[in-house]
Amino acid sequence: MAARKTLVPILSDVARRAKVSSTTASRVLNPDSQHPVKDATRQRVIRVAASLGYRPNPMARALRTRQQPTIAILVHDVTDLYFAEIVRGATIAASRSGFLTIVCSSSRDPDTELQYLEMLSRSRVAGVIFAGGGLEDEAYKRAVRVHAANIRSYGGVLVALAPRADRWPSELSDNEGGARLATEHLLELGHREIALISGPIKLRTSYEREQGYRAALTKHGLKPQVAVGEFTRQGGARAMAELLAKPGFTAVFVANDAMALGALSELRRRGITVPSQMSLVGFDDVPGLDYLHPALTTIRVPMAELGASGTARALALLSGTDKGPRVRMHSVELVIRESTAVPSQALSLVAL
Amino acid sequence: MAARKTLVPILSDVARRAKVSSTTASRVLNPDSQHPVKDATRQRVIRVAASLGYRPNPMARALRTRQQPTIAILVHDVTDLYFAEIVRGATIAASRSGFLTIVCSSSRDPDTELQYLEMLSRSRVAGVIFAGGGLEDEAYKRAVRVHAANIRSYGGVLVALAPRADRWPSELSDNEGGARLATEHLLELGHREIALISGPIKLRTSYEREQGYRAALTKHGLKPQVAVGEFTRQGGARAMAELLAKPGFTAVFVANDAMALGALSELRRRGITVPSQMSLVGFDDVPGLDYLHPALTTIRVPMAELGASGTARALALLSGTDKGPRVRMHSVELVIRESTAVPSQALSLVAL
DNA sequence: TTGAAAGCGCTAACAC
DNA sequence: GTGTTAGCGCTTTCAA
Repeated sequence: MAARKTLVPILSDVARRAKVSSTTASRVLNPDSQHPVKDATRQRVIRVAASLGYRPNPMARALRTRQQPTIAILVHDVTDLYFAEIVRGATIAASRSGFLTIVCSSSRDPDTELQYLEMLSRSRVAGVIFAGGGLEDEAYKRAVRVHAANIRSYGGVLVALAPRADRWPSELSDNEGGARLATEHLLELGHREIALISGPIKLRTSYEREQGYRAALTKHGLKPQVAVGEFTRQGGARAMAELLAKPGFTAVFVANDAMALGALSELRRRGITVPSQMSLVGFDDVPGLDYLHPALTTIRVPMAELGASGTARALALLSGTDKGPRVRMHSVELVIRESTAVPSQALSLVAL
Repeated sequence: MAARKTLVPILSDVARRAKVSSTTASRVLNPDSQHPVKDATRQRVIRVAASLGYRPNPMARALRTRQQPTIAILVHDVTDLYFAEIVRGATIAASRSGFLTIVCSSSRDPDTELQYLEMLSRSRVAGVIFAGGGLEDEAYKRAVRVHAANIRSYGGVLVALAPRADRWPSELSDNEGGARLATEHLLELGHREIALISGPIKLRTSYEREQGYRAALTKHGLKPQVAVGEFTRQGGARAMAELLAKPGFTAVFVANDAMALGALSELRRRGITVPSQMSLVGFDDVPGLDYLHPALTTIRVPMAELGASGTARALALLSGTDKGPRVRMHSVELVIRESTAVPSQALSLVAL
């Protein structure tokens, strides 16, 4: 009895007891195997495997197939509800297929993101989902391309959930359309002086949302007024303060909800009431906005759906069953709550 | 030239060029190896490895050592800022040591949590961090124990960041002390009728926070009044409504911030102003509370620190360098903001 | 201080 | 349909 130390059954144990070769056992037990096996044999192997409580060793499999059954998701910040929702959607979908999800939060630092990419490609994760938008920066883009090539070289797949210069399979939300929707909502209420609090300048997502805003204003011959936040609460508060230094506007379109929260608190700090003195529209519809006072009008992005689609896409790509367009667009919608109203002429003329 | 298909250098490439055996190369390049190697040899190997851009294959290593360089973190809900912060702290600490972090969010469903544990033990992650508290339920506890034994059997380690019946290495925050702090703050302001919105009944964390509340009240000969939420915003709103059916109290201690947000919105919905008509204290100090109106008084739990300590603990356990006590307590503190004030006698007597 | 040899558990070629 | 053989890239005895 030259027994192995460990008590857990391995493939050869199953094979021996089922009186087949390991190969055949593998062919039966490996869901990816296409190889034909006689039904009687198949049943026998399955029965033995079950009785032994056999479970394949993912590490051995990974070494052989050069790929881990894990999906990684790269986010700018896990504590941003937008990304947290995406992560939730992605992990649920992954675990349904037996994949574990590695979450990498770059804290909005491109170098950290790049380091994570390095780790990920080294550990040969099967798929990498880029949840956050890409930077418009040559050095950054080049570095990402190198890592992407590495990942592809071992059969790994890449999916983007936000606009990136690289033409990857993508599940995107309509940033420009959403921004237009938000701006037009304010326009319809009668606002004419509408400011924008935009995201980080180099980010594609910011650019697209700003485009939507500008397009809507231009159509009505109105002038834009822009301050830049960082897609963070603090950034939103700062940008609001900056805008307020040159008052005159009666509404603000804020390019994400986190910044809208910051903007809201800055307005409150100054005693400017929303929506009677100032209208505010956010973007994303992160959970909890309806618990706010005033509840925030915003553009709903299907975040969890985006995450789940990202995973589904990666898995389809891996199994070679991905059909259809490279870029899939997820539509967004306007959710009107309490932070927008018709402009109060009187108040808007008063110096704020 | 019977070259391998892949271009990436492997250990034997380094060994050959450095004119040593793979064994020696491994001993030099593997940070865990204690084996002595002559300094000249060591330098040579290191130089060759660097020039080749050699990177060890984690999968081969994992197969051999029976362990993956990954830490898993089990949370109740990634979209709860409390857990998101912990995840952030944990992943940053892990990546510093070259570990990737797998995030498993159970959506507060014990069965889902158990399924994740199964997946994790099967893939032999090096460490599992339980961020959420354990359930007081025999079947659940038994199932967890089985998985825990499995994980330990291959050398994996377990760490708890919230109270669990199992006596695992833990990094805990002082739930009972914090609850006492919160309740005493209300007492000092002059409140005498203080209600509690508690978390899920079977959760240890809920129990401990409730104990602190009861202890503080009992010391003053006051009677508790409790409604149960689910540690969620919705649950908090519901519990608040429930309490309001039997008014008379002037302050509420809410056992976590998510529920406090819900409670706050329910109060606002009914036109009850905070803090003039009702004082509110939360627990956790999740980011963003200072942007609320009124900004929430709460108990600060060092969430990111907890996550980082959890990872550090797991890594220390893995390397056998863990010294000191099994349970480490992280202190909490009261953060007074705007949601608490002296009770307005007049208003408290009015039927709400 | 170094190296040879033997796998970790699985799957891919290739033959039959 | 099934089996044989040969590794994936690393670490670990064991012997020198």
